[in-house]
Amino acid sequence: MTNHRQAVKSQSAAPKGRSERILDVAEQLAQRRGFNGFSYADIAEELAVTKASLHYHFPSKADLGVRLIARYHEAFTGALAEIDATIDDEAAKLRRYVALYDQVIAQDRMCLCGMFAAEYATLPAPMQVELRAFFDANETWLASVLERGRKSDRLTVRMSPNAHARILVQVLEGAMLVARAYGDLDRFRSAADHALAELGVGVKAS
Amino acid sequence: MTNHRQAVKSQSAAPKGRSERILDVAEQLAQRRGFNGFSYADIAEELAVTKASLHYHFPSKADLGVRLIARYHEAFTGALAEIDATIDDEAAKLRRYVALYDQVIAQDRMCLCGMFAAEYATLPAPMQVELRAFFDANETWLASVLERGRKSDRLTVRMSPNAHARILVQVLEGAMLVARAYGDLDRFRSAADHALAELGVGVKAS
DNA sequence: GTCTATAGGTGGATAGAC
DNA sequence: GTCTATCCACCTATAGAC
Repeated sequence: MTNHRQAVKSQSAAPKGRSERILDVAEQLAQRRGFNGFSYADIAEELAVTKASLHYHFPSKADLGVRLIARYHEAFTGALAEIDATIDDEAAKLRRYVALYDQVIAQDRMCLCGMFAAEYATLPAPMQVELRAFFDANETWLASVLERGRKSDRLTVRMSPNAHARILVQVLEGAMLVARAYGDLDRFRSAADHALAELGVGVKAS
Repeated sequence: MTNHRQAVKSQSAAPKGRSERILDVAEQLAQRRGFNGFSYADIAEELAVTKASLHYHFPSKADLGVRLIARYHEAFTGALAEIDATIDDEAAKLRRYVALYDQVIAQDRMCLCGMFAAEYATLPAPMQVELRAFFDANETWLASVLERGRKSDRLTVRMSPNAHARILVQVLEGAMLVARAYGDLDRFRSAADHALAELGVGVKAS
């Protein structure tokens, strides 16, 4: 019951901390313009603060980048846990998984980690490590869903769950990447639907 | 027979012009680091010239970027024409098409246009136009191969050739994107093989 | 065509007052 | 925690000599 997360003076529910606000803005910029496509000045302007105050929260841009990926990863993990907690059917789980990507592109954003993957060679090493951890976690979750779906005969998985999981991530990332250049959400959806159909997952029913 | 492409004084075959050399270096940098991840200084250092001399050939970076995409597009068009001129079988054509991507990632590069697609929102408008033209051309060529393959029963194309062509491009781009973050060529290959298998294209024989 | 020199701007980052 | 002020490296781009 007792919730003293950090502040006594704030009375409203879950008042986001300064750092979270900064991450929110940075995340949006990073997903739309890439890590090399935004600056502290961009964030500062949006939040109406100075660059110096941003450096107080995130001393270097590498720090900011690492936190960005870690938070994105945590949010994704949370969403996957939510799926696991509320859905049993594997086909439905996959539809929900794809819906996570759909929500991202619907906001005219690229997957944060897909974006960073493009810039991989220019990223600080700590960011590269976090980035792979994100993809690893996605592939692991998907592989386990595919495996259970196959055992229960609710999915048609023709290759190894692990290999197919990797392909799924690649398809979804690539679909977002190209769809965004056309500003065409449907390009993403038809690729995603196709990838699901291949596994015996229909668009609507289980 | 007569070949007076530009120079009288050069006796060796096809001596690349200064501009082409610049584009070669810029292309490599762009494919590895992205358009926002390299500078005139990087090119100048590699070619041991000054930045100012680069601006003589490409006044602005937007000019350079447009020429980069246009040349890449032309090279791709040439490769596709070569495929059409030497191969009849549609399955074999698709394998050759995938091999084009394979050669790119084998050099530790991302597809130039896949890379630029990630940075789309930050690109000068003329580059955005050229970028879409590249993808359009790819999709058109693929759609025609798929269509003929279906008519001749050499390919298994379950949806519209156009829709499937788009998906193919997305899969290949996404496969490169993620594979590069792992420095793992096989991640690209298994996704590509999977996409081909779905069309009834085996790994080796026709 | 390539150079030197430099303009004019923006990048990430720090010191120190408040 | 946020500010002002500033540093310095780097960026794209231009002027003008050779």
